Amino acid sequence: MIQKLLHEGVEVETSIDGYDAANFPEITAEKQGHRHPVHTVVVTHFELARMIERVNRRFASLLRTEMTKLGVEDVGPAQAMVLLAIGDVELSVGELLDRGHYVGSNISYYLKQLADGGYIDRVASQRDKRSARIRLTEKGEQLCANLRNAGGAYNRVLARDDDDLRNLEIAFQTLHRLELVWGNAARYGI
Amino acid sequence: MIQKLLHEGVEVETSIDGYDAANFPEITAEKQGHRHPVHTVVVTHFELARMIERVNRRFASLLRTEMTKLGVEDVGPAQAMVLLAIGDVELSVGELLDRGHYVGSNISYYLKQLADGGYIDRVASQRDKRSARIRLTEKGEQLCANLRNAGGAYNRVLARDDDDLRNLEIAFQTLHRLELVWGNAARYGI
DNA sequence: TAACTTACTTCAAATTTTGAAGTAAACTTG
DNA sequence: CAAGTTTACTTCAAAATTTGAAGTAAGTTA
Repeated sequence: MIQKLLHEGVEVETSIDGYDAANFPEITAEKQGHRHPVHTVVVTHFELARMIERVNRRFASLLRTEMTKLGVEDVGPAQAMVLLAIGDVELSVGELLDRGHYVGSNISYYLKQLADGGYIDRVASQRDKRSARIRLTEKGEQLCANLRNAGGAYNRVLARDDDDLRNLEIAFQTLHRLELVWGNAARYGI
Repeated sequence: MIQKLLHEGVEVETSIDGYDAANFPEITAEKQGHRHPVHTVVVTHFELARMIERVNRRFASLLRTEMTKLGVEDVGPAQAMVLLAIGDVELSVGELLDRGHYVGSNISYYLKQLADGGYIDRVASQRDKRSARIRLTEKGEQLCANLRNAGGAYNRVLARDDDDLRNLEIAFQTLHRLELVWGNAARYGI
């Protein structure tokens, strides 16, 4: 078996050239529950990035489908993500920016559409009249509730047992770490 | 402590309402190396989806920055991802579609730009003249190599020890699972 | 109170994605 | 083998998303 080490290759048994790793579905199935996988594979940040891109695409189209089913025509997946990001709290545009690492003008644009569609309310804060306070309207909450409801099925499939839960959590934390590393790098250089 | 159970909430100690989970950086730091985290948090697929969206955004802007540094002006982050997806093998457009769950017309569009920019070569397959064979040119390989090179620093930061590697791998596999679940759902309904 | 900063909005342009329609080659079937 | 079908991909226009520069109004500071 050819062992082609990557720059940062460590602990390689079944090696990959940086691209084929995406095609190892059997690992996913076989490894459930293992702590020390027999075939350790090096995952580079590019592979993760490509995976993240794919998964993101999938989720967006899932959202679109779900919304079509619900008969919602005036909200795209991106706006739906904004609604989900708002959730059931009242917050300012700035807080929302932090929640999703959005760009200001982008959120402004979406908020305008969502406000026009009646999904959110914006009220100027009394304290600071520059700051807009955002919250979901009844309609917006209903849409989120419907999405959440539809999402229940996925959660049941994804989180079948303790092991799944643990893995989901590790995935979440690891992504958070990627977020920090990539985010800081973007600001300060690595 | 208020315990607000989610639809699919299981094994909750420190509960969250589906939104605040994104703001637990201390967990990431504290848990490195723990197998059975003390504060188990339920991660729903929406939270993961939002995290994925954010991380994806971050990576795209990182790519953009990296490319600007390299002085590459005619390739956006999306096209760069396509180049990375092609890698060092020769493949057909169809295979490329599978690699990234792209939409055909989209890839066609990017391949045209990349071919115009001299980053890829397309040759019609002899076997099947409908099928285009794609591969990176010297220039394309150079760009990928540069990106990979720049990526080395991130890999070193992200994969410091065995625990990191394990977590990255679990994240990768879990994302792959999300990919399958969300993808199948999109095609066949859950 | 003048200058600066913050919080957000607007608008135009660029980029990315979608969807419908088209083309040519390969396959299938009567 | 001719006609119809499917596959593999391309093209084009329109829509959706994202960016970036410039603007506005309110708060802050010197």
